Amino acid sequence: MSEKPNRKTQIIEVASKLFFEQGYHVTGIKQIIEAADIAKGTFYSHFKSKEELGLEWLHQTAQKWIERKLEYLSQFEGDPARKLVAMFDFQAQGAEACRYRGCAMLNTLSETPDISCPMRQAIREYKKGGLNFIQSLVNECLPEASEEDREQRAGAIYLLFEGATVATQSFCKTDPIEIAKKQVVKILAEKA
Amino acid sequence: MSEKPNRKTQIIEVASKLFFEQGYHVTGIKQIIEAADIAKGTFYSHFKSKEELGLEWLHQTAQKWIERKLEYLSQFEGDPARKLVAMFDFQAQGAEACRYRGCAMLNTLSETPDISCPMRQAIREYKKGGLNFIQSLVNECLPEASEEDREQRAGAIYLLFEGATVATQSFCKTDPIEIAKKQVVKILAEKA
Amino acid sequence: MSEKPNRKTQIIEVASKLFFEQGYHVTGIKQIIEAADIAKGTFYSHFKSKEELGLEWLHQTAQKWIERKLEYLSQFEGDPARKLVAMFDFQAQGAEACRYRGCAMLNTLSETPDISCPMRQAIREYKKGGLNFIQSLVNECLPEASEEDREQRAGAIYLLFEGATVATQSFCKTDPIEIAKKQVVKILAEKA
Amino acid sequence: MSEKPNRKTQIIEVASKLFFEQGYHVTGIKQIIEAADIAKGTFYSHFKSKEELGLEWLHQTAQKWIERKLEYLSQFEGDPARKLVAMFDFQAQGAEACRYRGCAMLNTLSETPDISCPMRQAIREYKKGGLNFIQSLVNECLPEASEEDREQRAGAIYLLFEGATVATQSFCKTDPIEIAKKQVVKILAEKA
DNA sequence: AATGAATGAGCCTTCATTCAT
DNA sequence: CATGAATGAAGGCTCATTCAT
Repeated sequence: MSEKPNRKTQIIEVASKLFFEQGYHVTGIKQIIEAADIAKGTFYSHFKSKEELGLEWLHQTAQKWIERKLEYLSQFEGDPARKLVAMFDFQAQGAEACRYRGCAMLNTLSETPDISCPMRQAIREYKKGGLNFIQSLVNECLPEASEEDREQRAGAIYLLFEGATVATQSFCKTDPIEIAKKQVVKILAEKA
Repeated sequence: MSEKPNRKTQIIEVASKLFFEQGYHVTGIKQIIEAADIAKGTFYSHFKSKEELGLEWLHQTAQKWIERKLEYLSQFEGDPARKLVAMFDFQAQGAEACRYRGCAMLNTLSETPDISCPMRQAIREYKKGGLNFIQSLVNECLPEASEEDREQRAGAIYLLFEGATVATQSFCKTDPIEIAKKQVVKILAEKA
Repeated sequence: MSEKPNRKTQIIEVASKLFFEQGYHVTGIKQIIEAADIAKGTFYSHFKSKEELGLEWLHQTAQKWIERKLEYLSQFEGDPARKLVAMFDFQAQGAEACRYRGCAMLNTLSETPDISCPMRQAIREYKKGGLNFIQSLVNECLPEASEEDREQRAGAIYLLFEGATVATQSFCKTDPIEIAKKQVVKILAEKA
Repeated sequence: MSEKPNRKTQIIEVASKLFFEQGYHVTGIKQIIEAADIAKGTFYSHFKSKEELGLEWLHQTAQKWIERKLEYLSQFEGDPARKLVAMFDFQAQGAEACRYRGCAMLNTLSETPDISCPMRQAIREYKKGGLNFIQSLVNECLPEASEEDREQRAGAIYLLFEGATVATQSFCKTDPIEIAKKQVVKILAEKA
């Protein structure tokens, strides 16, 4: 029942912005506490390490994006094919909104070479969820297709999505998303 | 045309390994000079800043990968469609070899939020070259297709490639590359 | 006469272990409260400062060791010379039990340069008591000897005891205690 | 041939003073660099860690005290018994000069519970040397005595020395040294 | 070219203590 | 009594860069 948007939440919000905009490693605790206007000790009474904050950030970011995506797609309830295409519109909006900073998850993936660290696991989990989501929509679209076929299509759509994310970030324009979107339409229209 | 594998080259080689394996920001000058067994001043007599080294690294990495790719694909000379598919085999090899550390360019893209900094430009340039390369192969494959169609196909293949890169890195397995490869075959087989 | 082994007692017990094993300065309040499983505020409701706890620790440690020593020596009731020798057996037992961590008092002496701080006074008091104890045993042993002579013997035995403590700690073996013990026998056997 | 009392030497000198007067753990790098009037980075270009400095300090302190002791005792060349007694005069001088701060080695012993850390090893080495020195003097004094007897006497003298060190520190007066000195005379006069 | 000492802001984290609840 | 958030100085250490040699 706690209503108060407590200090911890505030720290995470401040850090989220900085981590995303600047990168995880390049953002120091000092900058975070100054932006949050708290003392250093206060930070460490809420998080036992920078990594714990990073993890929290990834978890909350994941949840936030999933919610936003679902909300955006809710306007196409009952039309899974339309949803699959709409995902790319949603992506384009986000890309421009953040001025081509890309995906927090993929960016952090790049910053964490240790494949078994907690942050990597969180990223993997999130991405697996994204793939599963696409898979379920594809399954809805093509209930008659073979599982193998559906996995190929879902996989390809997922890759187009990821590709569009990084290409948009690379080129600072949303053209790749348009390409991806068109391709998704084709993929869904393919004959078995 | 300089023959002597001079100090500068050696520094770049050492730094390349560290930048790629660990990340750009996380790798310090101290670590580089220790690995290269040179003094700090020596480093700065060759590079005026860490960023200059980073830039050089990106340039050389770009060149190296382009050469390797071309060499790998040379076995399929005269068969552009085969080449397009083979690019993914080449990718799979690299992914495993570097233990899923991904693409140096995309990783560095994540670490450089400033979209107009020199390193970002180098990355953009490299990626543009990659897309162009695919485009020219697609053009060879489908000389009769419309330009618009060829751009869509090349673009999609490019996005599948990028998507496969980051998905492979995310999941630490090459399955996504297989998916991408199969999709490329389909794309090239599509009717106009 | 308080019966309940209250919170305060528990804190002191936990702190005693840590202070002794690790050292006074190196042991933080955080570690103590975590080991005691209490909140920070709880700690400060029982002790107004770390130093107060340190003082309490020294007092209780003093009392504990005095009690243990007396209990150990009680088996030789009526034989003061035997007691003086037995003190070194008692010392050897303790040295091995704490894996050559030495004497809490002397260790803390080293950590408190300010010769007039309360903790130093507590240590001084304890050590004075130790010397007095030896003196009284020596007096019992040699009632006929001059006071000067008895003081010299007691003092020497005391120094041998302290020396054996730190030498045992230095070398991580109890050999010095054996040397000291033999010397004590000689000292008690000396002719006036 | 380097004459310049370089920065490193200066840092060690400053740190030696602080480590001895205040204790090793309680003395921070910040205090050292401020006292030495250098930048933090400068410190770390000379020492790779605080522990390395601590080790250097112990080594140099050991050497310094050995030299001073030998020099002091050189006035009694040819009279080993006199030397053994003079050691305690030397000790008394030192004790007063440092205002009963005790022995840097024993103090640091108290601060380093880890019996296998480098600093502990340095302390052990130094103390072993001290004992050996006494042993050789005793051997000179009593060439006819059995080895066992000489070891007992040397050991006892060593323990009296250590005991006098810590007792003087405990009580802030040199009386214990007088006691020890008298006892040494007795020990050397004992019949086999 | 090459050296490595020097800089000082910054890194992440812990310190002992206070205080409102 | 008990809680744990808040403080900010300090902990040991690294950063990229400069510069005199």
